[in-house]
Amino acid sequence: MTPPEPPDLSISDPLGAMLGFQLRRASVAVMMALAEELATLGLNPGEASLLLFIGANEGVTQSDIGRAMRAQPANLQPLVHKLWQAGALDRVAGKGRAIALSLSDEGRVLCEKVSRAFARNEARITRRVPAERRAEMIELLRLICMDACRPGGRETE
Amino acid sequence: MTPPEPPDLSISDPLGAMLGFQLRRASVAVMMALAEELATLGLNPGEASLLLFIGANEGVTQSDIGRAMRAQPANLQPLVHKLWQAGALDRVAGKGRAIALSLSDEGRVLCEKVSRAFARNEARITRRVPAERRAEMIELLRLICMDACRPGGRETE
DNA sequence: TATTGTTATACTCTATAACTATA
DNA sequence: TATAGTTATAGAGTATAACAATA
Repeated sequence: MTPPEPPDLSISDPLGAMLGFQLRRASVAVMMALAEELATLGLNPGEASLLLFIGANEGVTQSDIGRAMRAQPANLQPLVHKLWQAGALDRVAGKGRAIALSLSDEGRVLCEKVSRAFARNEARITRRVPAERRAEMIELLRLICMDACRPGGRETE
Repeated sequence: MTPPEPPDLSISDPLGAMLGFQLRRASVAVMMALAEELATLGLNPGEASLLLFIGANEGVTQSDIGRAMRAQPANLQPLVHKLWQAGALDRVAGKGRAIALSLSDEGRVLCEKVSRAFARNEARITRRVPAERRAEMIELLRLICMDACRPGGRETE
C-alpha cells in the first residue's frame, strides 16, 4: 500500500498492470522525493505549495487560495500561520473577515528556493518521460482527474 | 491539497503545469472513485487489494504478500484479521511463525466481485487514455516511481 | 445575516518499537 | 537465535462541526 520499494519478489502483482495503481505508486514516490527535497528549507509539500500559490497570486484572499489548492479552510490555517510566523507572509485585512495574503521580501526569497526545489523534483520525474510526451501526459492526467471526480461514474461519454 | 474539485476559479495555479502534481491529483481522485466503487462490498482499497494479492498468490506467506504490497507488517495485520473474520481467508500455519494465506470459497466469490470493481474503476480511468498509449503510460509511471524512490536523486543518467 | 477565518476534534493511513511465538 | 507475526502507539493528512468576527 505504501509504494517506495521496488517490486522485489517473484510473487504475482495483480495491480501492476492497472493504470490506477501505477498512478498511486508513482504519486507517492514523487511526493516522498519532493518532501526530501524540501526538508532542507524546513517546509513540507503543503506549506511549500501554499507559498507558491501566494507568490503566483499576491493579494488574493486566503479562502480563494484555499479553494484553488483544494484545501479545507481548517487545514489551511496552520500552514498560513507557520509561514506567517516564519516571516514569509504579509496579511492585510480585506472586506468582511477576509485576509489578503502576499509575500514579504523574506517570503519572496524562500519562494524562489521552493520554486527551484519543485523544479529539481520535476526534472527528476520527467527525466524518463520523452519531451514530446510530457504535455500530453499532463493533459491526460488532468482528464483522468476530472473523470474520476465525477460522483456517479460510468455515464455515457 | 486534496484534489477532488475541478479547478473552479480564475486564480493562477502554479502547480498545474507540473507532472508531479497532476500525478498526485489524478491519483487521489482515482483512489476516491475506487473507494466509492468498493463501498458496496464493505471493503476499502487496502483490504480489497490484499484480497486480490492473496487470490493471485494462494498459499504464499503473509509477510511475502506484505512485501509485495509494500505494506508494513503492522498495518497488514488488521486487514488480514478483517478478511479472515469475514470468512474470506484460510490461514494455515507454515514453518516458524509463518502463516500461509489462501482464499476460502466465500473469499473467492468476494475476490471476483472485487476484481470486477477494480476493472470498472480502471475502465473509468482509461476511457480518456488512447488505447495505444496505455501500456506506454504504465511503463513511464513505473520508471517514474523507481527513479523517485532512489534516495539521493539527480545522479547521472 | 452572509461570508471568512479559527478552533477543536476525529478519522484514516502509515510508521516505529516492543513483545510473542516457533522452527 | 533468527524469522514471522502481533500489539500498542504516535504522527501526518484530511474531514466536520461549532464558533468568532466583520461587512
